[in-house]
Amino acid sequence: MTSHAEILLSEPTLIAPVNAAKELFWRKGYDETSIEDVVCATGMNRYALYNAFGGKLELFLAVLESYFIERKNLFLTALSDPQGGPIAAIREVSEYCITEMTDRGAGCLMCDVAAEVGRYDKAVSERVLSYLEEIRSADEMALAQAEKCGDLNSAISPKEGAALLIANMLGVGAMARNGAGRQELLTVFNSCLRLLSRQSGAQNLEHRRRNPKTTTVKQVQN
Amino acid sequence: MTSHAEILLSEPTLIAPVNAAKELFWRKGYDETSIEDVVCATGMNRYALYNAFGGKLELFLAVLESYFIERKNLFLTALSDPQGGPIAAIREVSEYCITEMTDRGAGCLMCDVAAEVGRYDKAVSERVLSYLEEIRSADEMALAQAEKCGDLNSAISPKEGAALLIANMLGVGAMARNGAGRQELLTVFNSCLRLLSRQSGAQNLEHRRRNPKTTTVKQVQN
DNA sequence: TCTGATTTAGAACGCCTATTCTGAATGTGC
DNA sequence: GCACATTCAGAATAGGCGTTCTAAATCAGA
Repeated sequence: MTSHAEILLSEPTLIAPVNAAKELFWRKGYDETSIEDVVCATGMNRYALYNAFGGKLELFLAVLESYFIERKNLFLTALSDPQGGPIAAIREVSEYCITEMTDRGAGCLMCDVAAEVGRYDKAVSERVLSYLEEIRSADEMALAQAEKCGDLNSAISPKEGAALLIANMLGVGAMARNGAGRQELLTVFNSCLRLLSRQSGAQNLEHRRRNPKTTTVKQVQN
Repeated sequence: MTSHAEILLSEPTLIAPVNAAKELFWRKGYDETSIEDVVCATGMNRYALYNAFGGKLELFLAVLESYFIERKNLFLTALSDPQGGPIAAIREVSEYCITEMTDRGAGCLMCDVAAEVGRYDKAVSERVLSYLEEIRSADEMALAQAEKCGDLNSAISPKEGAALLIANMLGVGAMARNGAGRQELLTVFNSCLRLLSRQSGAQNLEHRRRNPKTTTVKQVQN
């Protein structure tokens, strides 16, 4: 069951245009990105663009699928064979995502921009939920590994923890879209990960010692 | 320093129109809500509408300010004098917000719809961040109370915990916008609150006993 | 180089929406 | 009841956008 979007993505010459369009949609949103913008950014002829994709919506669907595949690969490769342990792998992947967000002053393309399109097209929001479920499931497997190693907070199951991580990431995205800084987002994410990790007095003390009065460490941004 | 929007809100005859417009913007977003929609929903004359507010953007700013005031009151009254303790107050307020979201299939008006407008108008996104900071600060005070009672997980400070709650709520909103169900959202929120609460073996055992294999409780929605 | 197909750039079209305009309807003070 | 201001409904305007059309330019093959 390969979708129209997936067929488009198998065409090598379309990879660059899709990536350029992705960048636009991600930064500006769906409505605010005009075909004119896409024509300029891709360098592709308007006529050729319509020939290749069909229209703006179909182009966005291709972009979405491409983003999804990319993101899925990122998560699966990092989480399936984590050298530094599953928690470290989650941190690594998530911090990468946060960087992507703050670089663009945007949230998650899949969730935020797609939610815009989901108003027209129910299939899009269903696709988004299935994507979230896949990522959540990958997180869950990582947390299950962590549980085996005794690295997971026993107050929570891998399944719940994974859902919490997803929500946290989406929340961080919403903050990014409204202009929150990288350091603030990292602090939020790290709090979440800390609570998910096995609680120990030593660990807590360690954290409190490093962050007296828990003021945020000021750091030069970008 | 009273803004134009605040002056508008002090006019009693404009309260109903603002609320009707709020409902529209919340459910449909800014771009997708036309002035025609507003005219129909408010029953207000188009000419009168422009006379009263100035234009679509100004109308939205008034809606935003109204939402902000409402939400702030909700949080401040619930959290400033919590009968069942601060954690319970946070739960109550948050579950109310989740209901608002799922009723509309939307997230947070302030963050999600305003982020759309924030692309045109930098002042809007700054307003959003200041709103988030006010709510976060209210949460922080509640968590500080909880800390005094020994109800806060010692691994986290009230400040960090408050930021985490905000991000969690925004994430839950993003899920709601994409069609996630009420029960799923409540589960995510409750996981977050559980981790924020003081950890005790008894408490964890209690949770695990109630939720064997931590399957989500199926419940009729809406 | 010539011919026929393909690709290009950009004009043209049709639709939608925010905003303004206009003449009719309604209200107000006397 | 009358003069006048206000309010109304809906038409008109202006601009933007996705999409399609067209005539010129380019390319491919012999």
